[in-house]
Amino acid sequence: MLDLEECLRYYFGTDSFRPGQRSAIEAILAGRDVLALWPTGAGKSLVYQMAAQLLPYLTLIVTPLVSLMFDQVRRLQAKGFDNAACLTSAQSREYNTQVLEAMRSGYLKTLFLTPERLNSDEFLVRLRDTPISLLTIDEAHCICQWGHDFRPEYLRLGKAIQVLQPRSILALTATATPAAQEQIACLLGLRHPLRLHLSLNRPNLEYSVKEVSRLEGREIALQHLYRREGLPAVVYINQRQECETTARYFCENGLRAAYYHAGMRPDERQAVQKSFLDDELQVITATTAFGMGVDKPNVRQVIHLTPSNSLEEYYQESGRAGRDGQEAHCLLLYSQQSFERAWGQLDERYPSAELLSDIYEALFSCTPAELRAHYLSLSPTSWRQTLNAILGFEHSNGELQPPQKPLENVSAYLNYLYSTDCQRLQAMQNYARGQRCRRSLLLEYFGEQTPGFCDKCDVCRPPTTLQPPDIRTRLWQKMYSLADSLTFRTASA
DNA sequence: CGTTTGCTAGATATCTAGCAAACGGTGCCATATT
Repeated sequence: MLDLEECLRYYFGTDSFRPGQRSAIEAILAGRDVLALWPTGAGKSLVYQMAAQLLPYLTLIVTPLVSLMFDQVRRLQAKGFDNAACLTSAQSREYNTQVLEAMRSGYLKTLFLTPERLNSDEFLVRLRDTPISLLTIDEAHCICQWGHDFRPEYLRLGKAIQVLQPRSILALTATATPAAQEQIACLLGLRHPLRLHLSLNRPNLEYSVKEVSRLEGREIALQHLYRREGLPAVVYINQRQECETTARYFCENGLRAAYYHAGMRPDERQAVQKSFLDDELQVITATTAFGMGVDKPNVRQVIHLTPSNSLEEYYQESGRAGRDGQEAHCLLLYSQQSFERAWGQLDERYPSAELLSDIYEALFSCTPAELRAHYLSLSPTSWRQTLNAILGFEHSNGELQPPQKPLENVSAYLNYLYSTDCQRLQAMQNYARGQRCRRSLLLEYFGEQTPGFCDKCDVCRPPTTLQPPDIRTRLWQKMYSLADSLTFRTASA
């Protein structure tokens, strides 16, 4: 019988497991599937890292981002594991071939890859004769969050699993409602998985919400940034342009701020992220592009200047505060119009019944590529979602491929997606406008039981009224900015 | 959804008023082009 504590010491130099880790590893070693719902920082990665070393064959880890893979491989190698690698398009073909060779020879124990690569025929053929001990899906909520429109390969993971026949499957996430957990289990084909749920509560986070008029939002955000222990901070906004102007506004008011979104060049993005991580920047204004895999421990505040589209996203984004366990604040600023706009945008994502039936009919005589030009009113994402719904997730853009399913089924599927989107946005709105304890509402959304109060949110403990942006505040900001420019000069001199 | 931006037409060569249109964000990978 394996002494797991002994192995833990041997491989990782730690003496004891954190809650859930031992059960997860034991289950995997016994060949069971595991669905783990663990909060940030609970030690998810140790589970597959250690299992990989103990299992006889290969461990595959499906990861949404290339940067996450590089990160993980680097960490493993730093710990002395040289039998870990990843496959990405960022590496040369030659290098990837070498990785595949190392995998076939049995030397490689841990291989990171994306869902796109896992599903590629080339890869599946190459792996046909390679036994797989464990398939891990990291950030498994991506299946529900991205699978239907943005990255459909997430919905096809189940097919790849049927081909690869891993001995066990481990799905890891920190954000899945009970319904999403079912969807994950079903799509991956988990067989009576061991469900390991840890509380998603983050006791050191304080939650609050304020309704503001559209224009005063950034001013209130600025006041909160100048609060004691308010920096460094992340400010989330749902538009690239707004990120840029807001970052400028913060700079003009004496803060070291920069913006971050997916429209920037990769090197710019990296530079901004790095200087934020290195505490050169105090504030980063960002779209949802920022955050996944960013492990900055000392973020003291996450402010949303626009609501997220779901509580899942809100929990993830706000949860980037206080990873060091120290006190941190999650603030949602919303205006009346911001939700109205969000509802409008939600509607725009889905074609009308009429438009859907037009597209459906046209696909009997046109290829999707030919058709696209006629339906430019649909955004690229909506177009992809619609096509996926009509033609299935494996259609090719180039060939004529008439719909197989009846229109009613397609429309029912899209209606289902639409209604779940509505429920998600409604939950976000209930969080913002509700008068219930914020923490309880969040945790109950993810299926947890709560006492209904927490003594650490604006509902349970109303804040002392904040000063209006008066002359004193402005003077205070000026002093800060002066002090900062002085320290800067001293530092560079 | 309501706000913002861009266009056009009108009185005068730059500005305004009025109206219509637009209005999102997340990333893989492969292939073609510098």
